[in-house]
Amino acid sequence: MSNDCEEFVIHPDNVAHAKKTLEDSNPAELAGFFKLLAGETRIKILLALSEVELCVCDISTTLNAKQSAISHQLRYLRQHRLVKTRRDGKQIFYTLEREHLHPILAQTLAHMKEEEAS
Amino acid sequence: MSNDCEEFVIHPDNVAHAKKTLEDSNPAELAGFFKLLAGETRIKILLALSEVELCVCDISTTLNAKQSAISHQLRYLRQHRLVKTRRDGKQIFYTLEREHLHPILAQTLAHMKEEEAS
DNA sequence: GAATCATATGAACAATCATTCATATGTCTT
DNA sequence: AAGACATATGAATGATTGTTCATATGATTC
Repeated sequence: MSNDCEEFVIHPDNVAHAKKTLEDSNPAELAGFFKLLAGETRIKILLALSEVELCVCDISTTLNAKQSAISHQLRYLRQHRLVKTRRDGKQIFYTLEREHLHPILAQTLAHMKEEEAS
Repeated sequence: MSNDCEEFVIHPDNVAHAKKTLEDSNPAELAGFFKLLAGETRIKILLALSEVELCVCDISTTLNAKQSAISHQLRYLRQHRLVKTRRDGKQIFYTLEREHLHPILAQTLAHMKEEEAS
């Protein structure tokens, strides 16, 4: 009946090692970062912005999506410092925030570009 | 009343360029991959496995989580070829599937290790 | 300053995802 | 072959996330 392996350490050395690895890293932060990239709309926005500056309207045209859906996702990306804005009259232009660009994202975009070239 | 920028192309060149970038990449696949890494439990499992082999029981001890929660997530990771299994008697050992390991994940794990070292 | 355009935002709803509980499967031991 | 153990799985529930609609804000033009 007791289906309880949770109270016994089965392979103490490996468990200890794994626990240490976990403690030394920050899974919540990592997962949070990947969550940003895990939405198709958000990834599309980032890809669209990877080489040009676009206003909200351009983005929703490009992705063929509702303006408000885009706007909500842009807010999310903005809050996490993946994109930044510049106002020009009525329009607001978005660009990648390259200084803050996480190496993983930079690599992803670079990687795409390579494939494109081949 | 017409709040419709969707019918007009505001900055045709940039939109055209962005559309091409999107077409040349695979946002759905990319997002799918990041989704795998976007769950805290899954990231923890991958980190835990980054240096040692563990059985299911060890993993749930390490993460202090229910066996069945772990098992469900392991199935997901298995289906996407991020981990592989080896049976030894009653126990099933999991390891990272290093051959298939996506460069992004490899880099992430390597990056963690570096930070740990410093 | 009223109308119009571009973007942002709040609330509601829908869809997706993770975890739980109960139980099934497969292996070992006696 | 019966009992115990390790893992897997299905169905239900709960939590999180994305999109929509309606409307607000801020800037421009007449």
